[in-house]
Amino acid sequence: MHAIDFQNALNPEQHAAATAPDGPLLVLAAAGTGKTRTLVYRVAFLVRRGIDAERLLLLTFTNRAAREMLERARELVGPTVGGLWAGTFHHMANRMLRRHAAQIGFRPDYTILDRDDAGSLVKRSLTERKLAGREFPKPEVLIALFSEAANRGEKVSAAIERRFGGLNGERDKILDVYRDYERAKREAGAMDFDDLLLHCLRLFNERPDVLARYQEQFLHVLVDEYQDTNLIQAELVDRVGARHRNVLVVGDDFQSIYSWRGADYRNIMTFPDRYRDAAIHRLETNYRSVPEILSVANACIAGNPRQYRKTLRPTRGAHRKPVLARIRDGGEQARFVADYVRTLRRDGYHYGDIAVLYRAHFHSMELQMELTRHRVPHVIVSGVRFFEQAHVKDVCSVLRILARPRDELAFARLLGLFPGVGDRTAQRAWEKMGGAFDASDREQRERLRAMLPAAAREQWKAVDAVLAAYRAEELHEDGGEVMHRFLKTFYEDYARRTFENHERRVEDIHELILYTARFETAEAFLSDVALLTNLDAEAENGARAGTDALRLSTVHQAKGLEWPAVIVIWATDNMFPSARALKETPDAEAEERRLFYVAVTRAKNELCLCVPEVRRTRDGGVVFCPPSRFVTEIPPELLREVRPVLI
DNA sequence: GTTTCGGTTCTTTTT
DNA sequence: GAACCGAAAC
Repeated sequence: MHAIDFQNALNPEQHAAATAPDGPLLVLAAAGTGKTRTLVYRVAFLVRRGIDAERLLLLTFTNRAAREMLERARELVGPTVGGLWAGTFHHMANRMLRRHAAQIGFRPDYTILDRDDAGSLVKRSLTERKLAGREFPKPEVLIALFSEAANRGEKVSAAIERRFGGLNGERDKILDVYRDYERAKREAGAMDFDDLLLHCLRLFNERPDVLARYQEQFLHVLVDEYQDTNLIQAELVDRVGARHRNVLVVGDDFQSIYSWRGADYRNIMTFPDRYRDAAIHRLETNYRSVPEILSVANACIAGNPRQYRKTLRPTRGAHRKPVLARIRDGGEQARFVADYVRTLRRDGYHYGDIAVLYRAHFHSMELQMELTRHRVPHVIVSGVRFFEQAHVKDVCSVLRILARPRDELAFARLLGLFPGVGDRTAQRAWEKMGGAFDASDREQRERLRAMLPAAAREQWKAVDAVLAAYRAEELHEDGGEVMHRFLKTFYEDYARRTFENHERRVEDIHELILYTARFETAEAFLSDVALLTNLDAEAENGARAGTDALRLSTVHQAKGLEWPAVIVIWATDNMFPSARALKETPDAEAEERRLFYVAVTRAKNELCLCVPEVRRTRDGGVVFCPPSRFVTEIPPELLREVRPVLI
């Protein structure tokens, strides 16, 4: 076991935080100051002090962050860190709940509903109550509303009040739908994302013995991106850490950009009040960006109220000022970006060194077309997540119904693939099956087949064989094989008939099958599948790592990443800040500004802000766009203004 | 009564 | 590209 040289590997700020004595710790880590490094070294420090890795709980905001930290910790300390509990809050909750489900009235194989699933349950209620369409809020809006209430720990009725205010007639109807939704979940033995956290907290409250066990186990709790935790998550941390009180939270209130999903940056602001003896460490030495970029970053965040004072201190040498490009419209912006990328490449940058960031996915449409025209290699970090695509969910539904006979959503999805079968038929079949479908029961499969329209009955044969094999050949340890057979006997043809781009979709499914290999059983895969967001991140490490491509991404998805050159497009009011977001809450402007700050601080050497003057609408009209308030707030002398002349 | 199909419209952010 | 709506087809 080699020694780790903490002194030399860390600067004094980082060193102090990583090797701090026990007790609560608040680490305020500004952008690019080595936050992850500090956290990883903290883990190494604790393990080296002889603490068993299993007694550390490391909570991160994304799967990506968890993976990255584990990898880096393993490099540093060796395989002993393998036993570390590391993951998102939802993962932790899921892991505990699978173990203790029975103690709070769930079966251990409960289903996790993703957004789509939750939406279809709500939609069902709306249809039954004849509330669909009309003036009534759409399923997604209602789901968001319920979720908001859950994450803020408020009553749904209060959330309705806050969001819809006066609509008193609708209030009761929305509450009815909410109750339907809750009942549907209970009957299906399912949880949505928020339930994972809520039930975990409930488990802690109702079963002090269970809580005590985890409190004892986790000698240290470390939380990354603490500014993005919501009320429930903060409470989970407080509860689990209550015994040993070695709670270390790392965060940057400047980078709190998830309040729309219940994140409450007051958690980080009030941490010293809740932990009176907390030691506060500040990381302000920035290793990422040139001083000119940091000046812009410091200037643009200065306008925000109520924040910890932090100033990014540069370590790098002077370079050149960021560019402010004044452009006529979106088309010209696209041509300018293509042009600017060419310039950067002449300066020695590769495509992979450059990212184009924007507020919302649709802001990049024109640019995508332009880049494709000019054959500029680019990768879009898409809004559509891998596991939410129709074909992926279709294939997963077979596995779901096999492993979980009571999974009605999976049942309905699978049946819906057959000709002449829609919602209605599926629902009736489910009722006839008596609320559970045991695919290993030959007779039940026969009864189901008999119920289908003639055309469907013919195609069902192929699937019937797959269903039968699951039990007969003990495929529960090989979910990939089940999906593979389903693909070969049925879904490949189905995809060819249904999707224009069926080749790509079938490729996706092959990738999915490969992915299942890392799970011991089909059940283990299913237990995690709803919590996985995209395989893209995985694929990137492998397949795409070799290709040199420009990266297009939303600012949210760029969080925690960095590039030598960053181009921000549509830096205009209405677009960034998003007019829509500003309408929602009075605090939205501050959050949009933080988002802008996140965008700016992704850049290492080159930063370019694009400000088009007009936006062309679909009907050929022209809308004038004032420059983003976040751009006009920056002292002009910090920027190099250009008005590109493009042919 | 259901399903399917074709046309239309809109697109913030995500565990 | 997907979600919605209305109309045609089964």
